[in-house]
Amino acid sequence: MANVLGAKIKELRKEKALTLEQLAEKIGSGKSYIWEIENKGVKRPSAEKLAAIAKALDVTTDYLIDDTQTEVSDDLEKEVFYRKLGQLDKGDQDRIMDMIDAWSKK
Amino acid sequence: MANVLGAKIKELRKEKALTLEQLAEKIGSGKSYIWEIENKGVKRPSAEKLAAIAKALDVTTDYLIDDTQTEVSDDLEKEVFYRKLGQLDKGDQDRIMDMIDAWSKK
DNA sequence: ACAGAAAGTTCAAGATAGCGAACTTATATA
DNA sequence: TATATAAGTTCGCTATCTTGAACTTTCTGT
Repeated sequence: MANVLGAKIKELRKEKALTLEQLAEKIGSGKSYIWEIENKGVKRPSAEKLAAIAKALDVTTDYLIDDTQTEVSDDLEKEVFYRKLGQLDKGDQDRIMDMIDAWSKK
Repeated sequence: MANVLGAKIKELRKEKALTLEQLAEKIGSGKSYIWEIENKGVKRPSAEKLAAIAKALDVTTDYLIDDTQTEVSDDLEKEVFYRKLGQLDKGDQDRIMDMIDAWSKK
């Protein structure tokens, strides 16, 4: 019973204290589906769903898929960080970068 | 512009001068499937397949999935961001993260 | 121009994803 | 304890994935 993907999702969901229904709502799916991924194990979940789950749980899709990677590393956190920054509009991105520059000179 | 995913894959495949069959072989699928993704557009390809394709084409799965992202992000930019971020103490890093979270909601 | 090979295209069919709705089990509150 | 509400579980059904094999088009060398 090697459902690494399901175990990861369940662990991350619990960490964030989300119910099946709450996570399902965030990603636009039924809670039954989340349950099946976590417990029964879905063989080939769609990239769309998995990407949505990854986003909701603050990890990358590639992290979820890779069975050899079982811990959220520093690099992964930065990756997620960077991805989120990229989703902001240019003005906000600049403001963030300015802030980082300012704070790093203390 | 309907099939962004397919366009990205086709472009990356051509860049690397791979035939349908060569890419298919790399990821363990039929060439017909690659063709359908590129041209006909598969609505919800599996994360497994897409991750394999991403790996073969040297991009992330998340990049392939995200329709708003149409350029492969520059490693140098990422490098600079990581370095600057790393200079902040944990508290400041969290503060930046909260800000990004807040601003990405709209 | 022609033959043969390589690349690309089509499609039928079996397998799986993912949903809704009903159901069971846990938790809280009185 | 009893009841209500939330959380988790089961399952049938349709849409979609993904394949293999046959087919068509484009290339390559002579």
